[in-house]
Amino acid sequence: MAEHFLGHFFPSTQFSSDDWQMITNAFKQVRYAKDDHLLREGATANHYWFVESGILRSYAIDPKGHDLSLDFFTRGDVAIDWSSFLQQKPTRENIQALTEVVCWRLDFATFQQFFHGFEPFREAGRARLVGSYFALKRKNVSMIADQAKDRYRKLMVERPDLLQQVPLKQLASYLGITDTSLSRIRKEIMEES
Amino acid sequence: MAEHFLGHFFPSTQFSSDDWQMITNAFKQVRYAKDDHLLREGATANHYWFVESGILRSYAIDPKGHDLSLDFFTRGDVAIDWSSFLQQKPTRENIQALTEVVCWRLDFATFQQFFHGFEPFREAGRARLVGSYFALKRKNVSMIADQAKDRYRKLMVERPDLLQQVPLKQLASYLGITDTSLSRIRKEIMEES
DNA sequence: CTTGCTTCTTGCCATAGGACAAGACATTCC
DNA sequence: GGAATGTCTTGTCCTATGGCAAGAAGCAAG
Repeated sequence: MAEHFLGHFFPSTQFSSDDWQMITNAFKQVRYAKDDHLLREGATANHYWFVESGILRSYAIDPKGHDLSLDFFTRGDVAIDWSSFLQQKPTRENIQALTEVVCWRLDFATFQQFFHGFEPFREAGRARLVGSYFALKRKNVSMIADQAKDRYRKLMVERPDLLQQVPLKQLASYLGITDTSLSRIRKEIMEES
Repeated sequence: MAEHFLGHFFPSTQFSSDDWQMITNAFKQVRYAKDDHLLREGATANHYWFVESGILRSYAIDPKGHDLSLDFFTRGDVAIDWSSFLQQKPTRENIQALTEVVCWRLDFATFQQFFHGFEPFREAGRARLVGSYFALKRKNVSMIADQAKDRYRKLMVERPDLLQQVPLKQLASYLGITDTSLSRIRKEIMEES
């Protein structure tokens, strides 16, 4: 039991053996091929996914038709649209596999049952949501206070795993710039060293 | 009971009369004068505040020393730093009264007790947090997809209450621009009509 | 009334980053 | 292999917004 992949996500020691069994059994391992969509705009998110391996991306299409990367998910992250999932309303986002991906999936009804039924599950879930909120807030401040080059530098430090595997165009929209500008920024950083 | 101001924040009908009594008694009415601080950078948020009247602002000082407005709170909002409050860690933000303010304050320990003890309280709290998260996400997308003038126009529609009472400089940093640019944008919008 | 202090506007110039188009590679598919 | 497609770079020019400084206009204090 203790070796279950979900042990990375929940403090299994805080559950009774039976409860832990019930929880791990409720998650279903699922695999996706590159470019598969886990969630599409307009649908109501009925699941979330703990990521075991691979890279996922959430994105939206803005009014001018541009593809905007909203977030990336890698091993240990939870791929989720919090608003759509928790409010059970249609999403404006898409979640897509950028590589082959292995996840553990939970549906909303079971999530609710665990959330209200198990205090440690609840605390863990709330902590995840607050963590996402905090990360988003930091990104917001960075968008206002930092120049594009600095934002890219931070990404190099904080998410080096993304740099090699995600197309520049998708990274660029995440940073709030065009792929052209990102290309130039990369060149400048190269020349500095 | 049903007339208590907190009826705006919680579905009182979902609590027993006794529970509702206990909850409303736990909130304490507090008043602040213009420019008072409710929370200062470095402290750990031990309360949150439901706003009955007045305007509050949260802000941070960026590495270059600039004052960045993060959010504004008016009647019906909850003034809170979610990360600091829920994770009980030091905040990077400040919360300040921009006018005279009347709020209802709750401390963390009592919040935790209610959160784990009352399912409707829990759902309401989670919904608030998700709402904040969603608003922040929309702001993020707007920062990337919209020009400054469009962001200001949206603010005019969505938060008209702020326009007259908040100094332009504080609105400008919220929009991610300088007060100079905001002044020009306002002029352009004036001339369009 | 006068002296400040803050807020808002305006002018001039500088610059980060965008738009568009073309080329250089790399990858996949037949 | 060759064609098609997608990714990344680069050049030229353009525009939104910033930086700085000087007025103007409101408000507060002596």
